[in-house]
Amino acid sequence: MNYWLVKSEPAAFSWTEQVRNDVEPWTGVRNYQARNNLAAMKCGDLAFFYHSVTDKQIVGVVEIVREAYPDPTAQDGKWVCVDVKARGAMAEPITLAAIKADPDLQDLALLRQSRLSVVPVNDAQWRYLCDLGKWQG
DNA sequence: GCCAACGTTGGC
DNA sequence: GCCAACGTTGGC
Repeated sequence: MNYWLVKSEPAAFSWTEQVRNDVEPWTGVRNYQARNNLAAMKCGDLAFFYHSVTDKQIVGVVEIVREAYPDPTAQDGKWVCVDVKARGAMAEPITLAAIKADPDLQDLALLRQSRLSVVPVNDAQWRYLCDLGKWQG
């Protein structure tokens, strides 16, 4: 099982909407590296849900419930999306500031490739962040 | 509003 | 194939 982190601007699509809709197609990715990450996702993989721009914190966890298929919002068929299901909110959201200040998190892809909207998270990082956010899996 | 860090486009 | 110009993302 693999772990990921996906980003969304709350103004475009927020965690509140994810919870309300429960299962949601993760569309709109138009970057090849991010697309490759989407394509590598398997059913049962988990991903942190990060609010970019205005909120700048990890607010919840989603589960991949449908693997990569053509993104219906792309006309040319070159892009893919996955379906994700809400698995619960962080009891304590993890702010970007806290991540940046933590020596153990300096290798997070979120920091190293700040513009990439779908990034992998390794096992150790996943456990560490779940602990920080007091997420009850 | 600005800027850094990319990614993409197009001229050569 | 190189590189300058341009566009976008996302933090500050």
